[in-house]
Amino acid sequence: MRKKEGNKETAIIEAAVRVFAENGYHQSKISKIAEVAGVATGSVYLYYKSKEDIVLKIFDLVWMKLSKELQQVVQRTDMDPGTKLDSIIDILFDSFTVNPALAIVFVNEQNQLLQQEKGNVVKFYKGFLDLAEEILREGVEKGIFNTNIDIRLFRDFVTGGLRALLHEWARRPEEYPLNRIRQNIKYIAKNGILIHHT
Amino acid sequence: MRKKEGNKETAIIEAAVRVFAENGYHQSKISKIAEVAGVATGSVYLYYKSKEDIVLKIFDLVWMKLSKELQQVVQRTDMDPGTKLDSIIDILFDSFTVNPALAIVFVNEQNQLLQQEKGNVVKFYKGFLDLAEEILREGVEKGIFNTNIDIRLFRDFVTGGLRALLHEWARRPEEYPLNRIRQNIKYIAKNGILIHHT
DNA sequence: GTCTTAAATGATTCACAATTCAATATTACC
DNA sequence: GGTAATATTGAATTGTGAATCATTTAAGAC
Repeated sequence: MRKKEGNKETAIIEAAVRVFAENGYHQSKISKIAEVAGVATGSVYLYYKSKEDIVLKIFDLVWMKLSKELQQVVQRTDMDPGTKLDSIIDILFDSFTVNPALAIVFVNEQNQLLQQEKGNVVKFYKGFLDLAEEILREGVEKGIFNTNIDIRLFRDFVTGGLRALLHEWARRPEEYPLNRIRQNIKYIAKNGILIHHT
Repeated sequence: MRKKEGNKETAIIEAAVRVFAENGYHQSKISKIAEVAGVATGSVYLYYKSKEDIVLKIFDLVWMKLSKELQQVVQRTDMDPGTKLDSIIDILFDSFTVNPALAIVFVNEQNQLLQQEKGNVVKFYKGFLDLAEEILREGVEKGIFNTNIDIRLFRDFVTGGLRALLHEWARRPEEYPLNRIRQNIKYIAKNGILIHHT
């Protein structure tokens, strides 16, 4: 019997990330993914049952890793909510630092998948939102966060801002140093743009 | 000779907005748009030369209106930068209040169009970003806005947050009253979540 | 009422790319 | 080095839905 050589399963996923990032899901052809992966078109179907299956796999991998790390942060009792907020931002950026193309796919295709309720994306995303909400609620209870602000709304706003910056960074990683982005987001989310005279 | 009856050109655009909002651009069939517009499939092609032509027309209409209104705000000399920031937010939300479906299409499909550089979307969007940047710069110069914050970054962050909230609102207009959203965004962008003891 | 001309129709055509599968190559084991 | 079992290939198939166009409908002119 013959053994599978190399790791085509992984090669295909990595190729797909690159191709999806460059052209978007719908404009990406399986034949192109196969070419980039160094594999015949038909071989893609030995590992994945459809094109959709590939994106879903990509999102599963990303979210699996993210949710595990995020879980650990929320549960810590030695961190104040402000620091937890910072940690979430760090986790997100760290996850994508090694692979900007993955960030682009993540940001660009997630809405489609959420809308179509395909795979586990909805479940994972809701989990993430709940977790963020929990941290914010904790901050309000401890009297650190502003009670005038609607928690859900703040959460959605910051999440949206994060996505946008992740995207910008991923498109031109050299131009926007990641550390500057992190620092700024953390500051803006907490203090806004106005100068506060204390 | 026969005259065009009703206004099928508009009916098709409006149908397309509804169908795109519900299913996303790629999942939307011309035949469905035609059905919703109360028109035969072939008739769509009397008014638009392709499916893509329809989305581009939708974005042209939206951006044309937006950019005109936004221009007027920036040019005013009787408004401080903080108020101008508020006005931008108002203009965006007001534009979509009457038509949540349009907001959904706007938020969901814009990235695709930007990436493919189709139509005028890139031009309009860049114009919008420049304009926002101008206001922020003005605020910094006048000593109202925080100099520690990277202007571009703040602009992208807030833009992303706005998009996210616009989307959330459009999906369930009853649940999130628009006025609450506006108030909160304005406050958050300026003050962040932390309580500031003055 | 008939004629001319443009508008409208929707079944048919066509293009594209996802998926399949018969043929071929590779490996392990004897 | 022969054979069985499995992996790989890429040309052929297939499904889908965008776009076309021969035909029908109807408005306005006379």
